[in-house]
Amino acid sequence: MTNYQNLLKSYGLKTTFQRLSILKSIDIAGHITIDDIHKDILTNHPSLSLATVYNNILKMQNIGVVVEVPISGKKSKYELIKDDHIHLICQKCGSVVDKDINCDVEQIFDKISVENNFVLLSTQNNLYGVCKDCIY
Amino acid sequence: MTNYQNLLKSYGLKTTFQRLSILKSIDIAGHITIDDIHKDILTNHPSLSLATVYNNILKMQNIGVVVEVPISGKKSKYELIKDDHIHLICQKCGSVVDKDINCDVEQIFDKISVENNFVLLSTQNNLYGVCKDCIY
DNA sequence: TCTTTATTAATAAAAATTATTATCTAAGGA
DNA sequence: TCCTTAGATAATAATTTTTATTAATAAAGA
Ligand SMILES: [Mn+2]
Ligand SMILES: [Mn+2]
Ligand SMILES: [Zn+2]
Ligand SMILES: [Zn+2]
Repeated sequence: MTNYQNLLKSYGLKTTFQRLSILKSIDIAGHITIDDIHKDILTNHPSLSLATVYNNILKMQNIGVVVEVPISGKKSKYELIKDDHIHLICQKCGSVVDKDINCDVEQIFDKISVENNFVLLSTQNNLYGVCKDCIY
Repeated sequence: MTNYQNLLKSYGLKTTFQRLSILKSIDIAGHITIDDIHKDILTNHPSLSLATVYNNILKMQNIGVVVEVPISGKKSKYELIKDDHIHLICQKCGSVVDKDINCDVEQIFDKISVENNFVLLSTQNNLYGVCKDCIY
């Protein structure tokens, strides 16, 4: 993972064990809910407040380090900032897998945006279905 | 809008004023939150319970008439079922506009799914940015 | 080390969602 | 048209999720 300590500092956010733990938890999981971040960190830091996770996720969203991944019918998951990509979301087990987005797709999205005088900033591309481990 | 009365019936859901009002409200708005559906219907049906909106949205989601549109940083909106398409979502005013999805894009999504043994059922393609009315 | 200021934990408050239940109504049959 | 009945609604309570408050704490720089 990138140097998040410097990134936090550049936005005036102090480096705390809590923040680094949250980033580490997200990085390891790939995509994870607020609750699961909290549970994860609780194991070796039992006093972590859930509110602290909420607060910091919000702050780190605002500075662009963390991105919300809203998922139909489920609680949002969070990931570290990365280039636009595709999500394969399993409706059985809830897994979320990243896939590179094709250049052609990006061009088409750009074209649609231009046609509609829409200033495109980011995309979220969720493919819902059943993952290979859940077909039996 | 299609004949939702028959659709409800075919799934064993009784046709009620409340359900038809919800469907109509969604149809007219295009994309709308639970709260706004409730407020909308309240004007000429002041006794409508918010819980009734929640319950029915859930039931109509389950039978596939209504689809949740989760939006990063905001409350989900709901729309009537339609073919997969693209959303232009304005981060200033919150507007959501439908755009047809290009066949090429669909093919690429299919290809990615096949490559990953993923059974693709539906997609949600959110393009976040600033709409033409919000650039000044 | 000291000082300052942001951050945290703990808690309370608020907002959102779901559950419960008595009453009511849509739908089908007599 | 008038029952009958299963399912739906309204009202409310309960639960869950998220945000606000604040005293104590810890990071960062002097
Ligand atoms: Mn991702
Ligand atoms: Mn739509
Ligand atoms: Zn799965
Ligand atoms: Zn706008």
